[in-house]
Amino acid sequence: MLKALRKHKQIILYGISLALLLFLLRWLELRFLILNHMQEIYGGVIAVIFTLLGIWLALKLTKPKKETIVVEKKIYLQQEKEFIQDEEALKATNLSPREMDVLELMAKGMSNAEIADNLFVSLNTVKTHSSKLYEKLEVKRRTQAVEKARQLSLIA
Amino acid sequence: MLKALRKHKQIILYGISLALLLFLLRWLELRFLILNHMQEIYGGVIAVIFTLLGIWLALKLTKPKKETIVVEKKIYLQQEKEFIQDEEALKATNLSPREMDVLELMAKGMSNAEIADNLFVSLNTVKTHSSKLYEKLEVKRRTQAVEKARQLSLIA
DNA sequence: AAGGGAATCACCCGAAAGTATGAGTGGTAT
DNA sequence: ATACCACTCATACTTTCGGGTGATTCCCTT
Repeated sequence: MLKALRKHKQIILYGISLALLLFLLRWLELRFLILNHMQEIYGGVIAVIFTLLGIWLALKLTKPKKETIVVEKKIYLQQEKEFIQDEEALKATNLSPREMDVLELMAKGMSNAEIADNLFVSLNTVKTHSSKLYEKLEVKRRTQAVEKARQLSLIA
Repeated sequence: MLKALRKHKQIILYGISLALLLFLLRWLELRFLILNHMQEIYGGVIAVIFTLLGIWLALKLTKPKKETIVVEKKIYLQQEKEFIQDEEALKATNLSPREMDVLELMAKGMSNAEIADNLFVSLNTVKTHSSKLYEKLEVKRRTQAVEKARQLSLIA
């Protein structure tokens, strides 16, 4: 009972206020009945009052309108980075495919002879390639070449 | 002019509808003047109608509440994650401090002579250390040593 | 058709790297 | 004390690397 009463408090209050207002107006009517244009004033006053009441009720009882604004929040997290070869850096170094082959095997710690075997070319060829790639990478030794290639993300 | 008119369209329409309603009610009043309780009915009708009008207005005119929803957007970035030396691996390899020194400089691409200068020891000493560390890492060449050390997280 | 770059290979030479062996010193653990 | 290990250095020798030069073939562009 009480619960329902509380639940419909708004409606009950509304009813009461309505009754009171009517009573008030009735009283006012009695006092100013002499006036000719009472009807219009009466109607206008009621209209204004109840319009305001309606607005107030609407604002009170309706759920606020929601407008969702999606804001993207960046979360920086480090990825288990699978190696991504830096294509741009590769172009910049101007290394030929064959030179890259040699460089990769070099990075695995292979000797020139081993690289030669692996690529099915002569030892001299490997030497030529390695010399060229040292120039292009602007280094003097294979260890430096590997180090630099790693920095440039040319190799893993 | 037109702009202002359009801007206040709601208000103008409201005014017109109010006037029309009053007119209608006035007409009704004339027709049912005979009835005793006309005033109450009249007031009630106006109250209800204008309450509804108020509610409608309120709903129409209220601006929606803005609600920001933060959406997390993942951004993967390959970060130079700070190197953590694997202490255990180091112990396992049984590398002496001096050998580690040599290994580190080796990884930077330095020649034995440069390493010797850097550590203030003779070239022969560097050779000795490097030979020893090759044994301990079970490799044959410096490039392999660097590669293996990197795998074991001994060096960055 | 000519030029240029990439890939292949060869030869030579010197430098660097790596192997083998030995040896002296200083600190530490048994 | 003495045995062990890390560190140091040396000499001698072998292997690998890297530079320099030149040549040939193939392919692509002009």
